[in-house]
Amino acid sequence: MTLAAEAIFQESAVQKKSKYHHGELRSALIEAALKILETEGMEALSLRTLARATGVTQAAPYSHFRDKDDLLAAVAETGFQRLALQMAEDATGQASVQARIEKLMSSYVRFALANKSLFQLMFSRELAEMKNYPTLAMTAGKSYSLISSTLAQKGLPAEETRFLTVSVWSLCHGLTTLIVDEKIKLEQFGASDIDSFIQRTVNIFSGKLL
Amino acid sequence: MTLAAEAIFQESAVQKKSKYHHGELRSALIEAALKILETEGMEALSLRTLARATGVTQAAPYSHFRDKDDLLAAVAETGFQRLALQMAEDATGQASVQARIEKLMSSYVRFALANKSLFQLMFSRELAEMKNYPTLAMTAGKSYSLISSTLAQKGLPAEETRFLTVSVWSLCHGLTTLIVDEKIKLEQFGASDIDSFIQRTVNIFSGKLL
DNA sequence: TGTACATCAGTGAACGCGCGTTCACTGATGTAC
DNA sequence: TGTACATCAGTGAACGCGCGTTCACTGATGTAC
Repeated sequence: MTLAAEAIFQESAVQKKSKYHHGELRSALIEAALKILETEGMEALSLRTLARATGVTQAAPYSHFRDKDDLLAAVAETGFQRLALQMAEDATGQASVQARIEKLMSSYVRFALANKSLFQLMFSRELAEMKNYPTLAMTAGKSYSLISSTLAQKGLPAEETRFLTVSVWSLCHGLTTLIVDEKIKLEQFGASDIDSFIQRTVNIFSGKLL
Repeated sequence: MTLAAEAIFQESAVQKKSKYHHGELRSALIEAALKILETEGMEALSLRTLARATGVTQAAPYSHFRDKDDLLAAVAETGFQRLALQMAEDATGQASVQARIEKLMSSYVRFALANKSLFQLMFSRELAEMKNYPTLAMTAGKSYSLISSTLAQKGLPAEETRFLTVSVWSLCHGLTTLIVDEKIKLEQFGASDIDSFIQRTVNIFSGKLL
């Protein structure tokens, strides 16, 4: 063994030694999951893949997550947090309710298009079956609340506000999923720009209620 | 072996013999897939399961479908056919454009709720990736065309009609997927009845354009 | 009408694969003394 | 300050599983003569 080789060996040995405890494995796994969702898709999300991606044994994740669902729930929750954050940011500083709703909607759609697989996971049926993740449900409700509370400022009857919220949310959620699942292409409909399309749809509501 | 047992043996032997060629395996597989989608879910759809369900060897489906995607595409296409058929039926006999749109929309939502997993398959991203199934794309376009051509009767500019079609479709598609994926429950929003909810949403559009 | 033959739907065994999860273990780390 | 020890994150090997797909085959069927 040459000196150089030995040096490398020792270095890697030290590295390996110092890495026995990863230290940030939990967040690293979530981060890796988000990255895989970006580059691959939901189907590519396996515990083994994530373990590989974080340079750890396939059994290691079980020190931080009960099972695969537990990990998935954590990833989805991160997604919901980011979504709500982006929506809130994008809507600040808008004077009118209508303008805020417009921003909230376009923010929602743009988040989904920029994070297709994550969005897919967040709204998948499998995730819905995770009844035992209360913080997930709470976080997931944040973006809904943003729309709801904004609309509530119009002072309409609560029931009417709820109806409008569902309508608004349905509209942009439907638009989003149709695009994500490649059922429509926005360019085909004279609206290469999401914002202008959203604005137009909001105007439909506007004539009636906003 | 008793006479009775022998008779049974012979009968089953004859049955087996006469069943060597299934005769209707292709359609039987699709039918089995639809049934599994009803009772289980998309995840439970495997070629092996379908083979078992039709009482046939796991390799038999390959006589009728190139691969799993081929089978899935056929199942989805059947779904789109049924959807378009039901929508067309439900909308006949309605006097006004608005009434027809209402019926088309509620028909769409009700179909999805009655066939959750099938609907999920039809609009899944995996299916979208099947570029090589032209008849699938064509059939999938039928329900869109129903909405589009109905709206076209208002004589609006083509561009406006396209915009409205996407809006209407997005609204009921979003509503549908949010319910199917258990993100909202209609009862929570004072609309246990789909039709009345749809009617209300259409009225929003109506004030503007219908 | 009866027979030879081509066709091809369905058989049964096998392949390789990646997966989730478990288990007894090892060794790095922080704490109590 | 130095040492013994408990903790528990990560190891490495193994489990059983169902899957999609392939392959050489078999035997039922319809057709040509």
